[in-house]
Amino acid sequence: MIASVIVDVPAKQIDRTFDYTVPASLQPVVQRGVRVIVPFGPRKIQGFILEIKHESSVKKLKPIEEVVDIEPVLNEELMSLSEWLTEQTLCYRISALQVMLPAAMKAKYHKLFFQLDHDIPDHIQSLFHTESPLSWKKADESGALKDLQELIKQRKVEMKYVVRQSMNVKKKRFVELTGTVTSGNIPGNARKQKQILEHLEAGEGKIAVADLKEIAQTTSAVIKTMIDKGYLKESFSEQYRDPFAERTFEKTDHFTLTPDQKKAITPIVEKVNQYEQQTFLLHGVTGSGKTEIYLQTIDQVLKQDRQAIMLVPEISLTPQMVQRFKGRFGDQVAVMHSGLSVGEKYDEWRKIHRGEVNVVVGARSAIFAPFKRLGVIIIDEEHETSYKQEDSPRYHARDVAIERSMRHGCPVILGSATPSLESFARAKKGNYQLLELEYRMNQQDLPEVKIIDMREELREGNRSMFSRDLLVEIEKRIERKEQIVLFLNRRGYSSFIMCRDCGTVMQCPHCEVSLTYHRYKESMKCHYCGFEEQVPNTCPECESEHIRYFGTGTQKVEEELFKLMPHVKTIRMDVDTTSKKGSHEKLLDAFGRGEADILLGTQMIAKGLDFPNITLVGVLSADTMLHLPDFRASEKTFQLLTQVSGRAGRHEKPGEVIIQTYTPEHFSIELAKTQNYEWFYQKEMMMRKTAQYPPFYFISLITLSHENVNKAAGVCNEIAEILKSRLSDQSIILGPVASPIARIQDKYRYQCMIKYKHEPELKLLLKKILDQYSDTGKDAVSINIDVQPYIMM
DNA sequence: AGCACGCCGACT
DNA sequence: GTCGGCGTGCTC
Repeated sequence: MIASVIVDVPAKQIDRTFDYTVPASLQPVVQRGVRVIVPFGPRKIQGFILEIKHESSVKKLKPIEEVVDIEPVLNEELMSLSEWLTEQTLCYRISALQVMLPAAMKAKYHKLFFQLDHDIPDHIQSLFHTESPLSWKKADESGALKDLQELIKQRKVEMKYVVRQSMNVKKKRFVELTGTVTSGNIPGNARKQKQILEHLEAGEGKIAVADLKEIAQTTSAVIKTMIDKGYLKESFSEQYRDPFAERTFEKTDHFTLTPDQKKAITPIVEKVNQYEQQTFLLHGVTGSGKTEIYLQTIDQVLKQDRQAIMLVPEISLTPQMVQRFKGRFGDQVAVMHSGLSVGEKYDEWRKIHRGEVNVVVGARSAIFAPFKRLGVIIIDEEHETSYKQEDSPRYHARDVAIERSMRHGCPVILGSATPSLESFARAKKGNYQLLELEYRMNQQDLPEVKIIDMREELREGNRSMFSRDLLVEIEKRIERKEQIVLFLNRRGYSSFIMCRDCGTVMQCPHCEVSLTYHRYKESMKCHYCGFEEQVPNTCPECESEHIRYFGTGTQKVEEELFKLMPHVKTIRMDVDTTSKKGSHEKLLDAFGRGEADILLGTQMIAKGLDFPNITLVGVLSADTMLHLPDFRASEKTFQLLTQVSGRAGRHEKPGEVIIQTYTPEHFSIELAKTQNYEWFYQKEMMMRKTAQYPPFYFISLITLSHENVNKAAGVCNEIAEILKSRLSDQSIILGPVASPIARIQDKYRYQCMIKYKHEPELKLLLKKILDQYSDTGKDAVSINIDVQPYIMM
């Protein structure tokens, strides 16, 4: 028996199967989708069995060393989906397989030294005393590698390659009575032991060691003694790490659907019942009740003993969403989002894999949940860019969802108040079925939106980042004890450091970006490579001392706000204050309880957040992202403003929104005022048509990087020439041009964009180009291809 | 990607 | 003369 294996090495030359013989003892368990450990050159690595066969064209085969799984970790559907993913995103097969499993299942590789002989030098011997077997890392740190190498030659030391799973199943320890003694016949001075025995005799069977320690007020030492003496027997049972252990979820029931909602859900349920694929685009303003439609669709799916995947953008939405899902479906729900630890994610995955849950609510990667009977896939906030993975495999969850739904024969629901132009265009064309929710559920009017021209403010002498109107409105809310949300665009854009005399902006020495100022350490940091340096006292160019930071970071807004209104309490939410696990939720909870008047934050507060007392939303600078080199800039701005505005007045109290901008005449800002998606869509479609961008054209992006500018540009030019000669006249090849971020980590970046309508051979051609140019050699230009990029840099 | 094998300069 | 630099090529 022979197994074809894809091994865990993401490299061009290894991106194919390798054949191994299967020892008789392993034959019953090897099958497609099972992980194995195999010898590969001098080392051992993990791999996936792709195929079982009986012949191989290779003569000398090595045997499989070990089988990792009793059951396949990837079922037939996911195995074939990985093939599709490999072709679609031009990634390595191993990457496509790996991305479908939780990070915990990625193998870790170790090199260990084993001592075989006592006659070795003292300093090596002492190393073995501290650690045996001795890890490569430690040996290297102690500078002993050379000596060890010599000892290996003398056969006094041996080196082994070890493959380990990075995460293990969590086990809980239990003890029970063995019956060899009773509490009556142990020595009187063993008070604790007696107490423990009595307790166990009164109860029945096993008890968790942790509980026992609590009850008997004792330590594991006592319990260990009792185990050693044979009074107690220990056992282990597998345990799930439950991230929601301390929380109870109130059981909730269906809401009665409004006529509007009924009209929308009917065609979906129809498709569910018919086991048919159909992609729906559910378009409804914030508060129109999309979630209830999701919940009731899932309910229908569960009634048929089928399963559901629900994708949400990222952690921000999840606490409230999770609550709603757990409330409705109880422990049938697994949750997968970035806030969980690696171990927790692994456990949630195992619940799905074992068929213990039927619903998964999660971020992008949950699209690969190993369900066998999918009944519906839902993507909420479908326009969110976080559904596109930016590193290999560069997949879009929406594409994977549709592909899986075809294999399962089930509908996909894409939901959004501001659909991506691509999706809306497809819906208009009839590729997707458009479902509109026109009314807000509680008949609540949309908040009043006021646009403030900050140029006007400047002309009238207001140089602060708050317009006079905004300040007045903030004061009003404070008086009325209502709450305010202040929104600031992404952190990377803010707080650069500039010399006021010569205008020099502090730049990263390794990347073509300006450094960001971080107040708490008086330092400046690069967001691309992590470079960090103290803010200099004098300008490195002109030695002037007039160095200061510009832009508006959240920290700076907070300070300004404090200067203007020292009596106001603010909670700041940005990457700095929410990096710790659970802090996101904690801050939101605190704000919900009314512990602060103002919530100040970046992008991450734009979603979810639904507190009745928020009556004012301020957008400090609506246009910062309008000027990014990205054809989706207007779309993103409109989506963001619409979404942020939706945060105000979600309940009885009417809400107001103030948008500050330097370009009030821009259509995406004007139209966000009325939240008129349809108009925005028409207008933006016209722009896209003239500029020849999606949805009128598909785009692929090739990026070349190298330390030498000319080399990067040169190769980029070669590739552009190949493309020009091979593609049809209707396709447009832009470039080579320097990437918007011209240099990252000392490597210059050049790119070439392909815009096309119909190029059936393009994937093949790109694959060829990728093969031809992906040399891994020392001085090689590295190449990256994104088949449908979301970020143009 | 690792790792071994192999062929040329500065040290005991 | 050897140690060690990293170029080249292979991994079932």
